[in-house]
Amino acid sequence: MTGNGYATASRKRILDFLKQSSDRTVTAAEIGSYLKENDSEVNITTIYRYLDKLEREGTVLKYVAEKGNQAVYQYVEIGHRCEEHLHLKCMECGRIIHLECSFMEEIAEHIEKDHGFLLQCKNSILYGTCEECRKKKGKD
Amino acid sequence: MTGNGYATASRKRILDFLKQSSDRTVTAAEIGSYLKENDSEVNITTIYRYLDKLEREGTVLKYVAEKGNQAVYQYVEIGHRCEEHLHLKCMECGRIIHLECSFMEEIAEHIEKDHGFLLQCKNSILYGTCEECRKKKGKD
DNA sequence: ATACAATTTGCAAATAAGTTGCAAAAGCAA
DNA sequence: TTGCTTTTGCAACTTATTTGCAAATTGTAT
Repeated sequence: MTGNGYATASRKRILDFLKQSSDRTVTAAEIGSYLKENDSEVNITTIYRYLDKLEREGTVLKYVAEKGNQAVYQYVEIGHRCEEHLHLKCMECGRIIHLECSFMEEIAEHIEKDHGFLLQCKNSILYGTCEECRKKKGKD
Repeated sequence: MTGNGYATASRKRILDFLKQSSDRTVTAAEIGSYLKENDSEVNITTIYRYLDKLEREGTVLKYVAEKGNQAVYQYVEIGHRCEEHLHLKCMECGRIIHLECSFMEEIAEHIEKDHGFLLQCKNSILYGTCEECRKKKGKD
C-alpha cells in the first residue's frame, strides 16, 4: 500500500516462490533452498528480512514455530481477507484451507456472544488432516 | 497412567506451579523464575525434561512458540478432555478458555462435512481478547 | 548517461530457546 | 544397607532468527 521499497531481483524471486506456494506454508529455509536449486542463491538473512517486511505489509501471514522450530509463512492471495476467517492446516501435507464460508460468521458470533471473546483470526490455526490425506491413509 | 517415575521435590514444585496456573499458559522460563523466587531453584534443563514427560503423559498441553519464541505449557485439569475441544487464548492476559460447549460439536462437524477436514484440537488455539480485557480497554 | 541519496544485500558475529552427554545425586525395593 | 534405576545439574551444543556494518544496488533528479 504505502511505497514498498526498491524492486530487486532477489525480492521478485522470493515473492514468486511464495505466490506459487500459496496453498501451503513455507519456511525461510525452504525458500532459500528452492532459490539455490533454481534461479540463483539469495542469502538467508535477506529472505528473513524480506519476509518480515511482507508480513508487516500484510502480504504474507506468519505462523511462529511449527515445523521443528521454524516459523512458516504463507502468501495471502489478493482479495482474501485472511484476518476475517480461520485457517485449517493439514498436519500431513501442510496444505492450508481458508474457512471462507458463512459458517465462519457463526463461529465468531458464538464465541463472542457465549464466551465474550473477540476472535482474532490472524495467527489462529486449526490443525488436523485434510480430505486427501485422510483418503491416502485408512480414513479416520 | 503407566508408572510415572520417581517422586522428587523438584517435580512436585513444578507440578504445583503448573496446577495453580492452570487457567493460563506458562513458559519453562517462567516456571524457573517462579521457583527461584520462591521455594528453591530448579535447573532449567530439569524443567524442560519434566515438561516433556508431562506432555507425553497428557498432563500438560504444549503449544509451540508464541511468546517471543518460547513454547508455552498448560496443566490439564483432570477430567478435561482437552483433545476434544478448542481453546481460546486471550492475547492480553494469557488466559485460556476451554470451548466446552455443544457448539464445539457443530464446529467439528461442519469442518468435517463441508471441508472434509478432520479437526485435531490438540495444539489448535484461537487467539483473541477475552471479556475482561475487552472491558478494561475501550471495548471492540 | 551521471551523480547522489536511500535502500538492500551478504557476511560474520551475536542471541536465545531448547537439547544432549555424562557423572554425581537421589529414590526405590529387597 | 545394598544395588539398581531414575533424575539432576552442568557445560557444551544445536539451530532459528537477528543485528551491525560496509559494500552493492536501485531510484531519482540532473
